[in-house]
Order: sequence, then structure tokens, then C-alpha cells
Amino acid sequence: MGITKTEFFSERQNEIAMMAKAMAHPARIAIIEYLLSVDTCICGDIVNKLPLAQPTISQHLKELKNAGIIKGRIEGTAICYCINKAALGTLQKYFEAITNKMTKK
Amino acid sequence: MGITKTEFFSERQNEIAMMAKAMAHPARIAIIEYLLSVDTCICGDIVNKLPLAQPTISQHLKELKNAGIIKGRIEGTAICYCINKAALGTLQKYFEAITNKMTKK
DNA sequence: ACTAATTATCGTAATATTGCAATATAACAA
DNA sequence: TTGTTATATTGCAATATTACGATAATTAGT
Repeated sequence: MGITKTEFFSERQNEIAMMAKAMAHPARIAIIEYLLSVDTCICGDIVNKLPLAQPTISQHLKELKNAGIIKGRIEGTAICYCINKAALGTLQKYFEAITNKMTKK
Repeated sequence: MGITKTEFFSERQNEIAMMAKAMAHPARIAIIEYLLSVDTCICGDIVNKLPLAQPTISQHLKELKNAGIIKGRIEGTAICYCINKAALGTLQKYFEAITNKMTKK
């Protein structure tokens, strides 16, 4: 049916799955890595940097923003996207907790 | 087109995206968390534990296995699934590296 | 061989994702 | 206001995902 039964799982599980989903595409990984590499977060540059059309990039940015992974800031005509450190921190802590549980056995 | 342009991205980016995709569903997060909670990795129990039909669970297990997140071992009639520590370790290190990059700014 | 138990596969319906051309919107400059 | 630049939205085609009933495959016990 292509519809996930979110109501059967915990809020936490849905949250992690949602963030993982946002990162479940190489273009979005590339966007994140690019944003990490530039101090001043440029935006239209992503379109030039990646081999995808502007609407496609825009869509990927929207998904990352909806998942809370990146944030957008209007800067005149341009929009300046940057990483949301808190969100990636959540994922980092989650995987750290998993790793800790594994090594304790 | 619903088809990802994997050839335009690095192997590393595709690998991370693929693993993230495997975790991009609450049921699969629940499966991973269940496998972490049990020392002896039972298998049919997952079907009883989660509110999804057996074929659906089987499909999710297959995806996790294809992504290398879990491993399966034939144990008589049953199949015993367990976490692949190496794979989750890769993700953990990836997010750790990202976090490090962020805090250095 | 027959039966039970366990897991996988097939087939299918409903929905989601990916990608882009075309177009719209927004902000600024002249 | 007109033009330019930057980004978003719409609409659509191709493909992928999710879920499950039905069924197959595998192994163990009798």
C-alpha cells in the first residue's frame, strides 16, 4: 500500500526513521557534506555543484528542511541554507547509544 | 522518474545513503532495537513483537540484510538474525565525523 | 511419506519518490 | 515599471516502497 503504519511505533522510532529517510539519498548526503565544507553557507552554489536540475535540488532541500536537518535563512534575493547542528547531533547520539549497547555484550 | 542517479555520486555517499535508507522506516528501527535488546537473537519473535504481518516483517528483514545492517544464520528450522556491528559502526563513525566537523567551527 | 513449524517469495493494490520542464514567486536594481 | 536573479511550485512520467493474502520452500519430528 506504500503507506507506513506510523501509529504503531513510538514517537522516537518515527523521529529517527524520518531523519534517516531525509539522508536516504546520495544527493542529500552530498548536499549535507557540501554545507559542512563551506563556512559561509552559500545556496545557489549547490545547484552548480551537483549534477541535478534546479527544481530537483530545491525539492531535496525542502525534504532536508522538513526533517529538520537543515535551516534556511532569507538573505536578500538568495536563501542561505545551513546545517541544523541539533538534528545531526540527535542522530549522532542515537548511533552512539546503539554502539555502546553493542560493545557491552 | 523515481530512479536515483547513483552514478553521479561517490561510492561513499551512495553507501551512507543506502544504509540510511535501510533505517528509514519505523518498523526497521523497531526491529533493530529489538535485536539490540535480546542477547540471544530470536527471529520469529519479531513477528509477534511488531504489529505487522509475517510477509511484511520478512521483507523488512531482507532490506536490512541487503544493506548489511543485520546478518542471518540458519538454526534448524528457524533463522536467527542479529545486528551486524560493523555496519552500524560505520554509521556511528560517519555521524561522529560530521559532529566533529561542526563543533570545530 | 506426512505433518507441523518457520521463513521466503509471488502477486497485487495503494501510495511515495525521483527528476525535470515549465512556470510562478520574490527581492532587488536601474 | 521593467528586467534580472534566485528559489519555489506545479504537473507529470517513470519507478520504488509498503503492506498483506496466498502460496512455496525448508527443515525437523513422527
